[in-house]
Amino acid sequence: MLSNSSKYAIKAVLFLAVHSNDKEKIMVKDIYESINAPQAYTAKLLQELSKNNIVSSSRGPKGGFYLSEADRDKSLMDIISIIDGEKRLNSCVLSLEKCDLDKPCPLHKLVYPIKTNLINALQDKTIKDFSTQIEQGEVFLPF
Amino acid sequence: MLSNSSKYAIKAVLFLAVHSNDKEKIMVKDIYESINAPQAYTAKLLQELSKNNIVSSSRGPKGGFYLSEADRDKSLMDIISIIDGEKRLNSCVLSLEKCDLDKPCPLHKLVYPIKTNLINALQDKTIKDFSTQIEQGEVFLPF
DNA sequence: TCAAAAATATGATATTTATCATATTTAGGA
DNA sequence: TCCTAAATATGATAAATATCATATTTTTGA
Repeated sequence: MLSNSSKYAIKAVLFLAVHSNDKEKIMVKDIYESINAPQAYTAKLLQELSKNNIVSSSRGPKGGFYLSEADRDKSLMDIISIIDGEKRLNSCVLSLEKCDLDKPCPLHKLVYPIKTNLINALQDKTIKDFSTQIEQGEVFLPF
Repeated sequence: MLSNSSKYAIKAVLFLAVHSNDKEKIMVKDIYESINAPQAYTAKLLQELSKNNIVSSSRGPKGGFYLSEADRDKSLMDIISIIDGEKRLNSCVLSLEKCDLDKPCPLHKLVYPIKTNLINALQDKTIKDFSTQIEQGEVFLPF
């Protein structure tokens, strides 16, 4: 459904949502250990997220990654789009170029509504929403 | 969402559903051309499906692949399970071992119902159902 | 009973995705 | 200003998927 990369990226962002802010930055070392992801891979993903303004970062001593207030308004779909690309979730289940309501592939009617549902769900909730849920003990982090 | 292999496999099966029966077998050559898939790859997938009783086959001249009546009661989920494995659609979105209602990961509540919905949809409809829809012009084949 | 036509079995190659390694740049503090 | 701690940039390696190639087996029909 999601690539490994997206999964790690989401975990990293949610971890930052709970544990970081403008004042408390976190270095990759602490991040990859907490989300059980490989070191260098995590670094690369965070750099990509940073370049695309999903997370914030600062270099040098006392530097690290963190989420600004603005970052917290992003959605999971923003992360997935950057890491996996729009199309992964968005295109025809059978990868047909020409598949729409006019000329639906055999799976279209069945799958399209569900996929739309999923994409909307991933788009609607913000990172802030998730950290609230985590803080209230409705859902759990330890990855 | 689905692997390339599953997509080809589904296309091949639906093609057979419409164009084959006990009396009219179709050889890989005609199948891969019709579904726009690579030759040897298609052959390999059909062999796998055949070994798992999703499609039927017979060797030698006049041989080929076809769907028996029994084959037509299979679901898309049967195909996907064999080609991609149960887990691809069935496990936690973030690939966590321990993620359930008791200790849901942050995406669980959001994604689980949708995923269940998808799996059910893929399980409920039979190949026969799809060929009916195709024959009635509700959905379209040319892949 | 033999030749040819088909699937089957097996293994090799290529591409993509995941992972690792390291040199470079930036920023903080002594 | 210089050392050190961090991210950044870049590229190499490994593993998984996708793709290709071919020898073997089975079956039909002459």
